[in-house]
Amino acid sequence: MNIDKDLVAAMATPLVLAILVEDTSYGYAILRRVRELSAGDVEWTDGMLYPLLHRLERLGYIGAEWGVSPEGRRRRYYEITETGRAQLLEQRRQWATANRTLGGLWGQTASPAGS
Amino acid sequence: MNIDKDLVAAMATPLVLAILVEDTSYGYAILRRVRELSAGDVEWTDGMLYPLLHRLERLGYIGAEWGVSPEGRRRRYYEITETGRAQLLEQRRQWATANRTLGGLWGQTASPAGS
DNA sequence: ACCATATACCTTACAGTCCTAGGTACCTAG
DNA sequence: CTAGGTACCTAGGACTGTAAGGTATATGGT
Repeated sequence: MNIDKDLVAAMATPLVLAILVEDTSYGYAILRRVRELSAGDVEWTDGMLYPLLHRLERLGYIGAEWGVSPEGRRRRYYEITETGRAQLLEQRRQWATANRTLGGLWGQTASPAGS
Repeated sequence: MNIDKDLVAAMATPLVLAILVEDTSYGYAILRRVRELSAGDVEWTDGMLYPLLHRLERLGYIGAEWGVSPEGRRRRYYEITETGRAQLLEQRRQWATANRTLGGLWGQTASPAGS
């Protein structure tokens, strides 16, 4: 399944923030986590994730720090800030609104027997 | 409440298609219907809707026809096509995937006291 | 020693599109 | 005759996902 560009964009911020609420993480691991969480349905490219992480950092939603993996590779570790937690709750409210609005209409599309 | 730009974009196509499943309609009325459905939470500008309608028409999801209102003003009436109905179902599947993916994480952010 | 693969990060060129701001035109009410 | 609602459209700037490419290190196979 290929998720629409707009929907990918809309998921991006809340998904990253929610993953960082679980635990501090880094770019490459976040990409794996997203694949894992969606059972492969959502595939992000690193070309979209890294600019997003920089943007979230600039907005103060996440904090960043250089570190080193056990194998000796450099990693940029990200953790969520208080502002980021607040933003995540806000995003959640907005998604609820979106689902409520769309939800009222989905029903009328509703599948006739055939599928 | 101000809905995020990305989420507005993600809602746009399914919302328009779902409204046109209800009944044939036209631009200005769609704007009102969206406000109504979201209880004022979602506010679209006509500057984003008309290009969207043209795009959906170009993609074959909707068909258009000029008409006249009872008061004598010209209107462009839109109706959904078979391709559009299929696209709506596809969008619905994608939203379900998005909600499933995010849903697994929301829980760890906070416990929803209300709603 | 050599090469492929995985890990790990970053950037640019291109294309698509949302927002702001403007434009056109008609009708009703004060 | 002015203001506001109805009704449609478009142009320019800004943003961002995609695709593609770049840098660098570690591991495992041959």
